[in-house]
Amino acid sequence: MGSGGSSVLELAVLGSLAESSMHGYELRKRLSSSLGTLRAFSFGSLYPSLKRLLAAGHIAEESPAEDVDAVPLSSKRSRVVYTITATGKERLADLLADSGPQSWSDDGFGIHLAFFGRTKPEARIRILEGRRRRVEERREGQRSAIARAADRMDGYTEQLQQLGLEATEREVRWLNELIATEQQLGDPGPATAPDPSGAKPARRRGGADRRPS
Amino acid sequence: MGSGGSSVLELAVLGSLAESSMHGYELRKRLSSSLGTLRAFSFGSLYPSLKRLLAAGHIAEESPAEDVDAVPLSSKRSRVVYTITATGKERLADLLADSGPQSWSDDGFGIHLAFFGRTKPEARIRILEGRRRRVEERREGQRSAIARAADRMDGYTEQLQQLGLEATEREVRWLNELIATEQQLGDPGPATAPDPSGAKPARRRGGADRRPS
DNA sequence: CATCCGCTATATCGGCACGATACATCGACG
DNA sequence: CGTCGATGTATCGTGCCGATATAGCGGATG
Repeated sequence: MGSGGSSVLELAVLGSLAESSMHGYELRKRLSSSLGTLRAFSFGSLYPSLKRLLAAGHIAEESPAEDVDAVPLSSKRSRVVYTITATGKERLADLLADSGPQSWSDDGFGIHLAFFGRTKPEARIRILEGRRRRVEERREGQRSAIARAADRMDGYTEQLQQLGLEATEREVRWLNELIATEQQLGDPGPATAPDPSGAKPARRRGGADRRPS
Repeated sequence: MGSGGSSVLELAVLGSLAESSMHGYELRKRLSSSLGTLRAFSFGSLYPSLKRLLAAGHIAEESPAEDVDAVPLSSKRSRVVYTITATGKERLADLLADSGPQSWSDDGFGIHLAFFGRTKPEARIRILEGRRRRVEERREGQRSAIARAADRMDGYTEQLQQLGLEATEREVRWLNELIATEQQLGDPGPATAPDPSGAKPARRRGGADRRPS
């Protein structure tokens, strides 16, 4: 439904540029460190994505000699600073509210989570529940795979399967707590003021299966 | 070094066909279930891979009306049965012994593990240690990412990072046990008979970060 | 008994992410 | 003063993935 976007990169780039304008290289650093070891984001995918966003008018190149002319520093190396546009912000809002399949994927969910600060509480819950559903499906698949192949499977592989299953189970538990917290925050009772004050969920520990590298 | 192969699929296909000849559709089922929820392996990648292996002479198409002519059953639907060739078996041996980077990757490691039964003990240890090194690097990256970004990071993302870190730590522990077991099996003492009897490591429980779906 | 649904089975196409690589400029180090 | 390692932008080929097309077949449903 919504706009027929595609890549996870789009959300990551738009979300990052919404916080502050920057050039490609720094963007990559932010995405690789701030968003964690979550995803590599090579230039081979970043620059094409920037081009696409540029063509769509969601971002714009910012000419040098800007507000901060106080620092001419050395020389201006050929660096292109990207800024999000008005339509880009609309697009970002759409992407943030989108709880479609791509928001449940391993990569997509991580990105969505990183921008939960900008996401409306209702969308948060939709995304979290979608993710939980997805992970639960995976869990069932793993369980049946282990039960089904317990005999004809290599002992090594079975251990690996078991490992993955437990990681999945931990993620489900984590999501459950997260959803519960979010719902408490969202409705402290029927027909009551929303109260969007402090939204940080209580810090806890758990286990999940991110896919870095 | 070795032969300049590429995809993980090659090993998966060759390894599966070494156990028994079969056609594409069944191959996919095996890879999706027997190898677990580990990897999807769509036809869009399977058939091209089969073509490549066919062109390289590593597999061959088996004409119908074979040994089991006792079951003409219904009709013969257009099905192509693939069989591994002599050169294919050599190639498989190379791939199994290869402890290069692709055997440390999330996907590649799972495949290698699935065929550990066919893998020589020395190669097993090399692969396991390579994988451990890789996962340890990931762990360090996650730790520093959490330490570095503890403040400027979203609380949600930090939790997710924490989750991933714990999963990684569990995988390291698991690998450590696996390696220890393997080494015990490999050399019960210097200059002693190998004793390749029961190779199954003791069944235990742990957690890891496979990346299905 | 006809039709429709879903499984088996093979195959291709477009999109796109990734790793490698190619350029440039700069700062620092010996 | 030369070279090494960052910074920085950009492209190319390889190859995977999801969707899609086609088609025979078996059972269910009306």
